[in-house]
Amino acid sequence: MPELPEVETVCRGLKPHLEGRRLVRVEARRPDLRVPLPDDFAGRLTGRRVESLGRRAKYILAHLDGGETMVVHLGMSGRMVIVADGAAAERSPHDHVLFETDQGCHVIFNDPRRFGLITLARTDALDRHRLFADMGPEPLGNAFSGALLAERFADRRAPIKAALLDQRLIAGLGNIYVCESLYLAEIAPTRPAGSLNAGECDRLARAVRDVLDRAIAAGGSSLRDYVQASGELGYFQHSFAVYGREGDPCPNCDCDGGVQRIVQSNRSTFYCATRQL
DNA sequence: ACGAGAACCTGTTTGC
DNA sequence: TGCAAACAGGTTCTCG
Repeated sequence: MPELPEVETVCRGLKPHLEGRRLVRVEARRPDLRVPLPDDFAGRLTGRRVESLGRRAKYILAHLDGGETMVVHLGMSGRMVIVADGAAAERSPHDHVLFETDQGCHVIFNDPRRFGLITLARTDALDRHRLFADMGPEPLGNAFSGALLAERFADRRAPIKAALLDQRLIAGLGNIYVCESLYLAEIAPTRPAGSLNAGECDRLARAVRDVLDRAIAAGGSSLRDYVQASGELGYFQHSFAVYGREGDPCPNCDCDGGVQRIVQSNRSTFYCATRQL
């Protein structure tokens, strides 16, 4: 389920186990992820120290000593599993990469669909890496605003739903939070992106920030319990206003239609046709 | 350049 | 109940 808030939550959960720790063992069990693991992946990582963990859009960044950064994307189904006592843990067939730290903690990258990726990049050239070079601004960054959205959406005829999913325009939003943001901003997902006026762009920017902030807060509050319970990071309980709620009453108006589901660029969109114009 | 659609892969849910 | 189809939170490629 990883969109920006989930990746942020995973990052925060990983920090206490990885930051400042040295990787004493790295095992690449299945290198054929969406982007194959780099040559000699395990060899290049073994013995390296994790200086700090960060996030860019939906990517986890582990900055290592020696000037390289490990870049992790969870795809659709990726998780990070933390196992304090690694020796006793069962291994799943989808455990593709395992990291063991100098404190004996195992961090396991598990991804059934293998849409995720792990790669290595020069830290001082991350911005120019092909994964990040064309990436838009962070929706939680200082530069994000209605004016920025207006500029990015100008002359775009694609539906606003599709524009918000385009990582080159804004980086980090996925299907769920785009639906939720448009609902909160009361903007129809079918509107051409370029048709939004300044007021609507302001409303949308505020809605995006609000939805993401609240999701991160929900993830953070569930993190403590969840890690202790199962070691899995990346999934947490969170309720949505419209996402996955086709046929339910709209939470904010008593319209006849309730929450509707349509398909835009092959993906489900949930919205209220009465409230969102 | 832009936008729509398919493809990638596997697991789970839905519908007949 | 059983099986096939539809569907899933992402990205990237092709085609018009």
